[in-house]
Amino acid sequence: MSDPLASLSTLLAPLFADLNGGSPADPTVRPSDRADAQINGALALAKQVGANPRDLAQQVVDSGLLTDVATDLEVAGPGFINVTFSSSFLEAELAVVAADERLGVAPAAELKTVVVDYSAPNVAKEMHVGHLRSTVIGDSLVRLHESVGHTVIRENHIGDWGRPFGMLIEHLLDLGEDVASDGLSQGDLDGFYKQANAKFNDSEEFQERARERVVLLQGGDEPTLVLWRRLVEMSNAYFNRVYTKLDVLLTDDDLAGESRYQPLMEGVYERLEASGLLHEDDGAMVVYPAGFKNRDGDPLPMIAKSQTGAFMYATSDLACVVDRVERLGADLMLYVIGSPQAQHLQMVFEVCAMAGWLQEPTEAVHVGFGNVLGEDRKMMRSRAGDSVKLADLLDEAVERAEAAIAEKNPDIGPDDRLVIANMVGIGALKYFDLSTERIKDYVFDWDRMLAFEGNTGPYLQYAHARICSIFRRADIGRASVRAAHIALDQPQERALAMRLLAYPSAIDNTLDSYSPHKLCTYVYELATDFSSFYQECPILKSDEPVRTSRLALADLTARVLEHSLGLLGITAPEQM
RNA sequence: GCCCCCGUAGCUCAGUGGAUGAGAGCAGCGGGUUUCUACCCCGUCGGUCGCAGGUUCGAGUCCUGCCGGGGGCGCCA
Repeated sequence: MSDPLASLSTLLAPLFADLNGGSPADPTVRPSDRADAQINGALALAKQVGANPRDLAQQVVDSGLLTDVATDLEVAGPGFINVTFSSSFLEAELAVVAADERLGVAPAAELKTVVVDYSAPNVAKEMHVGHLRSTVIGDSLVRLHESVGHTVIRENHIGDWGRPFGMLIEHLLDLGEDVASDGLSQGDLDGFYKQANAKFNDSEEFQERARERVVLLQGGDEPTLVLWRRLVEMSNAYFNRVYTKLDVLLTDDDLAGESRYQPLMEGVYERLEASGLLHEDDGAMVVYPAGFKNRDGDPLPMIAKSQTGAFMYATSDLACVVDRVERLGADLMLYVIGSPQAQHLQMVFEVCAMAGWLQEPTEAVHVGFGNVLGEDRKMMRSRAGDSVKLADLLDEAVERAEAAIAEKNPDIGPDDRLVIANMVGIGALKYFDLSTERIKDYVFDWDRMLAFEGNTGPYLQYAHARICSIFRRADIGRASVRAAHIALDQPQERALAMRLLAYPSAIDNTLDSYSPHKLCTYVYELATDFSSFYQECPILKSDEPVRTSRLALADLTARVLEHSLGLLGITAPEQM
């Protein structure tokens, strides 16, 4: 463990247990504005054992446990202990991190199989900003969980089944495959869907064909399935282009569409039946998940089978949970889906729990998120009033980044500029989405997103590029300073070192709440700490050994920046 | 009608039950530095943390009730 706060906690744990009569007590070590750290545990402990908190705190100070790590210990206020770390202690911790490829990030205590359900676009429908959120948050959670050693299974639950496919397939036939293929692969999914929908609304003949086609599809009619597959393939090709541009990990191997769970529903339904949970209600077969009520105060049903005998999407989601738990061996399932689905998912999870399919310690979590709003604080719309195409958003982000780079760093040639513009534009967009608490709505704003100041992607990337620039200018290899001793003499060096050492804790906090914005806040603080250091502590102009020490500190900072941005799915360019 | 989520500076947002200093960025005003890339530093302006209770040694943070905004509540997915 390299985080000094965590080290402190570990160091104090036995003493706190002693003071608590043998049972464990949390020393509660926290960051402090008044010192390097503060120990708050004496207050809670005093209450528990009926002692004076200041006396307890004094006992902790007098124990001598901290003499090697702290130069100053002070009991303050009602019983806080302010800790100032010794530079030698911090320098030693830093040396451990610098020598560690993982930068101090230890594998999780308990390694799990984690299934992450995210992105989930609909076949033959455009991806919009909601998919951006799911895709970007999910991608980051995948990377974060992998980084601490979990086995992660990505599942892209695309909407590739259901009633709309009757009309979509008929429209495909009307257009002819080649024409349809052109349109869809060009990314005109909205046009295709809207045309089909318009025909469905206008023509009874078309409606009839669509209905018959649904029956054929669900009956497994091979010629129909061929057409359906074409539709799915064309859409997937388009989705993949968006994923490539977005620089996320999803591939065809991760597809787990709704169609996959269709054959499993009968079996799940039978198991529901056998469990005795099914009830007949108004002709439908339902389960009443515990704790849910409808508008009349009666139990709220989750419909497993409709009056007409069709399985519902809730049934499909049950099958999905069962598949993930029983076939994939999931210990943890993350559903990165918008917050309007909260109640639906809670009901599905509750039914799974009642049926015994979802039992401790296996866990299903709805990782919900809010909307992207326009300047008018309403759901973001295009000028025409439609939802905004994700693909257009990505293109605009890159264009704007390219223009900014051309203006601010004209030395970069057009080819490099485009590559960097992709990193900066897409990174800015992702960071903007990830950097606020996911459950809240956020207001979309190009200028704030691409600003070089403040809590933005470009600012963080710039801090990284700047460090690379120092090494380029001095013609020194980054790795060559990696084993050098880092001396912490200036306050800015200390602050930066403390921040670097807190990296593993930042990742833990992020994982605990499935909240990438906590990592964003950390990276931003790291970048600001570096900027202060950069401002106050000349690197190349310093004499040895300070020069090499500062180069090593800068190098380590760049490594943590690159690594942490990587966990957010953002690339750190070497120049920009 | 019931349920869920949100409410912190003019704006956009952080804030792990801890300190009669609640922070950042932007915007505004006034300075400094303008050197290794666009940064950064200092000062200033700005807050009844939606309201009212409660729990606690201690509440922006936990609980209850209100107010405001958004969303969800049977055969679409």
